[in-house]
Amino acid sequence: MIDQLNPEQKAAVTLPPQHALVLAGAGSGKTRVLTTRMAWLIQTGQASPYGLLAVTFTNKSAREMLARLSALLPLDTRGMWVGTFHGLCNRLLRAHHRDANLPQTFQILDTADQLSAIKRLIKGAGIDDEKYPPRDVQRFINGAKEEGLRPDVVPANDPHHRRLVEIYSMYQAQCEREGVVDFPELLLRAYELLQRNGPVREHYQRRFRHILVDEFQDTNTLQYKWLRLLAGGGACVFAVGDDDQSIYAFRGANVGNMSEFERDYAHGAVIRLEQNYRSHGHILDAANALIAHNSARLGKNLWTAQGEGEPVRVIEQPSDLMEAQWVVDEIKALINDGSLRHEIAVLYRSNAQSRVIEHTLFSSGVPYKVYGGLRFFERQEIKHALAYLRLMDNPHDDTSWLRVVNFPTRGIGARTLEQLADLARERGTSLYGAVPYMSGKGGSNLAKFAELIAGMAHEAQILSLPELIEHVIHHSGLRAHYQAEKEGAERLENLQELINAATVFCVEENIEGLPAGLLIERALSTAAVSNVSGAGIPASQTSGSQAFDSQTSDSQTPDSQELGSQAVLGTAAALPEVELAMSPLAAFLSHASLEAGDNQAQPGQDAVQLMTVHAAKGLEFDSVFITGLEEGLFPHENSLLEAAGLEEERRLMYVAITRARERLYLTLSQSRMLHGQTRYAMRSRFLDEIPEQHLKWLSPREASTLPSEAWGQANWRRSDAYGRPPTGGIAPRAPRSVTSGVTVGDKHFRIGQSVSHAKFGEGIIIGLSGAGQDSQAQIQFRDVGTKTLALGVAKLEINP
DNA sequence: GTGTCGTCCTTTTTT
DNA sequence: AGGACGACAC
Repeated sequence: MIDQLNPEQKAAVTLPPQHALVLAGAGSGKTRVLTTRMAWLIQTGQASPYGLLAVTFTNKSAREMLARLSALLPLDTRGMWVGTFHGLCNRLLRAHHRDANLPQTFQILDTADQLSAIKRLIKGAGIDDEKYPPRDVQRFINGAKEEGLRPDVVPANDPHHRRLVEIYSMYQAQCEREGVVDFPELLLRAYELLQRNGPVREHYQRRFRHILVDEFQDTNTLQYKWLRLLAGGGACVFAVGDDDQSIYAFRGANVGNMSEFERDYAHGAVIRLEQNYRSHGHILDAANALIAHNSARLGKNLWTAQGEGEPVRVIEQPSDLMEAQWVVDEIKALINDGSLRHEIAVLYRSNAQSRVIEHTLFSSGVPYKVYGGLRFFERQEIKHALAYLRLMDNPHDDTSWLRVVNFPTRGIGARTLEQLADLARERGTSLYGAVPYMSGKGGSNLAKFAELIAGMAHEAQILSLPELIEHVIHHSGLRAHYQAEKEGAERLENLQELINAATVFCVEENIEGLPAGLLIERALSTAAVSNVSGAGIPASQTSGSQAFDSQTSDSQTPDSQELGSQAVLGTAAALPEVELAMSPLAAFLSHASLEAGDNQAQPGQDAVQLMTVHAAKGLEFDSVFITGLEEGLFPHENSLLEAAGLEEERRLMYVAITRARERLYLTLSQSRMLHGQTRYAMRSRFLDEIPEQHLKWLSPREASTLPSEAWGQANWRRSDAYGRPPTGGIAPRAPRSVTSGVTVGDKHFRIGQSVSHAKFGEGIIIGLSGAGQDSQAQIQFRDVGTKTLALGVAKLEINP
């Protein structure tokens, strides 16, 4: 198992029980080390499979971890706590829903559901949505939750923030009332459960002796606190990550957690995995040189035993169209030479860039696949069907209610729903709860809808999950609706696919044929706890006051799939713990929320792979094209506002480069259609941060890069136009000519042009967009920073 | 209740 | 440019 590991990998895998931070560079065998560590702990008897907790960010990597683990050891991985942060927290909350003060059937709002819940709240409370845009409110609430902050402790020092906190508080009350939980709430609730409930906390602290974390650099503050709490009983934390690949700060990830770890888990080991098994020398050296420009690093230098390989190709084209055409021509040549299509990836910084590449690939007849679109469970028709299913489980879920109460249309208009909402507010009930108080035609239509839901809920006690979904699609009228619609064929197919997904789900969960609404309890042995610590906690304590409804207790077929764990551990006196007490329907709904469907690239498809750089993280390809290497695009202009932004962009570029095994192409364009305007930009500073010896320019350099060789490479690399050294930040560098520009009146403006402004003084044009009177220029002034000026308005002098 | 027109926005994204 | 969403009219 460990024979094929290099010394550092082996050291990490066989570390004695203690905390460890593994700094695993790109392509250094990170996942392999993590899974082998788990297998080694189990095989050497240091841990039982049920005494391990392994946590990741995506379902895909959780699945991969389990798959690799079962390949290493003959092991029944079911019942093991390996999953995403959200998945594991969901599991925890289901098992202890009473202690967590949640209804048994609590449902999970995905990002879109949450947004619509917030919109509804804002409308209902008469809050000005201009002043408090739902998106901002959502960001505020989630940001607070991800810091572990409830409304009563969120700092708010101005009226605007105090109002936001109020809205947060109202939103929270609404979620409680409706029995729904958003994504960050899953984590926060689970954290609070462990924090406040001593028996539950101690139970899990004793149980999990080893906690393994993947992609540790992506953890947010709350996840870090959650891990610390869980490890508080003396568990060993094995955290694997790469600070250089931290690219999710914008959604709350805190790279600082890595240095925090070194402080909080003192005496832990720090192991660096620096041998890269993926990329050829030039590619790796380019990545190393680039990332060396970042200041806040834990430090790491990747090396490879493979040869230098090919230099990195760089090409500049006059337009984005020609850039795309060049990429496609090169792809065709690669395929001609025997490359596999799915071993070729085209990466870009932002999704908007994919269009022109897609178009060009399409015209050339090259099969391709774009990643990052709408996912299966996010499709309109699927969300509609799921809303019906949710209502069966919990008719008080107003979000789902409003989604389908009039879809397909059944004569329930806005007016009626307003009345219903008023009644519900007066009586403090859900919309469903207010239906009996409605009168008139609207009222009877609503009553019919309520009956429809109740009837479906009744069927749930009889039909299996796939049968139930079939029933719902038919009796809700969804099928008829989409059959009548011109473009409905694909939606009908997706609905059919939903039934298939449910069938597969039931097989995987071993609940085929059971009524969808039947509550199933599964006991999971707590033997792992007793085994290690010698002391378990009585189930009556751990599962708190969970006296399950009488209908659920006796009438069940006890699920015995976990019995195997007892055999493995040889402990007969296992204390039963309620692992899950939910129906196939509820389980499927959780599954749908937590796993919205595959969006990530899968190998094996014979198509060129198109995706953003973010989406490419964790993947690798023989040949990689990184496109749009222009200032303002990559690094993205929005990132330049904060100092940390540029470093994150650089890490992003680092991730992009290290995706390539054998061939790497960097492409850029002098002009680009963006937001309906032609924009001109300078080449990305990242190109200048890669040493010349690793690059091979395919376009004539004089066309783009240097006004003349007289500047001298060393010269412009070391100083900007004003002779200041490039100290990072956004200092301009030497101007260089481009073939095109913008003409306004009698003046022609080009990138790199030196200009003077009466008020701002002397500056250099670093970006141009638009044409004629409407065009704008980004100008880096010597004294007052970067400004964007309308060329038709600003009086600019062109300096000689 | 449905269709059409205007307005707005546009970095990256998992759960 | 292009898509998404909301307001307004039939």
